[in-house]
Amino acid sequence: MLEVTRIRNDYDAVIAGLQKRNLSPEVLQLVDEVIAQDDRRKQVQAELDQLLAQRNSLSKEIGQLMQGGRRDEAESMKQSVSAMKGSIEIMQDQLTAAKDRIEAILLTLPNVPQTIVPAGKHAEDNEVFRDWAGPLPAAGDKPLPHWELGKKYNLFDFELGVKITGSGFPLYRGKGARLQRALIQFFLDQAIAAGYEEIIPPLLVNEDTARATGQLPDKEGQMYHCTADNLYLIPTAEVPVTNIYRDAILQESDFPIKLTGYTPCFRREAGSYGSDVKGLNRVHQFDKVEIVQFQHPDRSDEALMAMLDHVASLLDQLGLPYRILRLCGGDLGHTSSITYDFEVFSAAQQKWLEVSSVSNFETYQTNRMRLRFRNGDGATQLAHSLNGSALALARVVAALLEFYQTSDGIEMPSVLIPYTNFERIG
RNA sequence: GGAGAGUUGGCCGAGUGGUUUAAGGCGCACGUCUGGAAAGCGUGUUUCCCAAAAGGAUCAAGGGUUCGAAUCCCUUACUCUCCGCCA
Repeated sequence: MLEVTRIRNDYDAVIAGLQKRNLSPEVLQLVDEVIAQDDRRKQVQAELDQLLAQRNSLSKEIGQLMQGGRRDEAESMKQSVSAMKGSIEIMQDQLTAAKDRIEAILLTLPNVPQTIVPAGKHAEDNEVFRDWAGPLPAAGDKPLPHWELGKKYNLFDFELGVKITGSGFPLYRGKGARLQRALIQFFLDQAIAAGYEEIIPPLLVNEDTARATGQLPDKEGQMYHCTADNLYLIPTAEVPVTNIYRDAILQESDFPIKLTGYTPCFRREAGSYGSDVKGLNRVHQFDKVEIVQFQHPDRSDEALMAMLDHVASLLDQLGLPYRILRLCGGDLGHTSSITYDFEVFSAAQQKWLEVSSVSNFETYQTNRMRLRFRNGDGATQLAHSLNGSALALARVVAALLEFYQTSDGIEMPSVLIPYTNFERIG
């Protein structure tokens, strides 16, 4: 969440940034309410502290009187302290009310987009940051969509997924399963080579964890919830991996912290329909290798670019056509200050599929998580957090199968062969 | 799942209602000493709120009792031991 001090000190920039998100005037007015509520909070806090100080010193005197055996004086003093109770309680309630209101507003307010984020309402307003320079496969050139290839070569089975669980839970088999595992291993090895530490996190998280990275309360309906134990199935490894550093104070020398993790991801995707959910385009369970960084605020921009290069190199090595978009304010996620999406070209469907989203959250997540570091002055300061998919499997598999199909099989890109242990499917 | 014991600062650890303003130790930082270092000695060292001295909050979390709670009561979470179940 945003820091109140930033809203105060950088008011104009915060408003200007939030305006790029295409927010309603009502939401923008909440920024002013935060300041008003915070003024109120400070005032009430000061008055309450004074009362508490008074009570503390009187109570101490009572203790001394009691020990000195002057019980009558102690008794009358007790009564006067008791009389303060009512006002202390009222002030405490007011303080809690102000704090709760500030918290509620801050949860509503999204991150402030960076200055280079374009304004815009929808996905169409996203800026093409790096386009695919080469030619794209023409329509009909690669005729079969991945779901038909999957059926033809017995790589995955949606009907069995439905039988076992329900729609959106694909079952992979044979070379389909092996390709999946090969890609995971390849992506992890690449991340490790780039200096990331591998993590295998829990796949179920508690409420505190889901709140810290921002899934709660805003995206409650997107997660599978195990109510008996009040745990949530993770929608991305970002959630458990980022929370490793919840409520911590780092040294500057600890930076950069670079973590990677493979996990299955579970998303309810309520409200999705149509061609978007065909085949592997959008499923409830998919595999993903995530990269996460914690950085010094001065170096998070360059860290983001390095993450971009890392993801790009994965797609380059796989030989798939892709482009990079810089998301516009309206399409930017709630917690992000800037996001680049990677879209890989689906040759048979003739459309772009999102396979990675790389973001700098600056202090938005770390403020909620209380992840700080000790700066040169010895003071604590919020760290920056970043993450990205490297990569999301299901759609990469879809694009890969379609792109490398021939009339009688599917060729594996050479970089994958040491991992798959087969050169072609079919 | 059942029974019992626990949770105190970066770490260890004392603390059963009032000089606890959380003892003592380790670690760390600075100073002193030294040719330099170690040892010794001295000072400092949770985090958060407030512009800040002062002040306030903070002993797993939340609630309660009390003039006053690390300390007593209730609820929850977690850890350990034993029993049960189990890959």
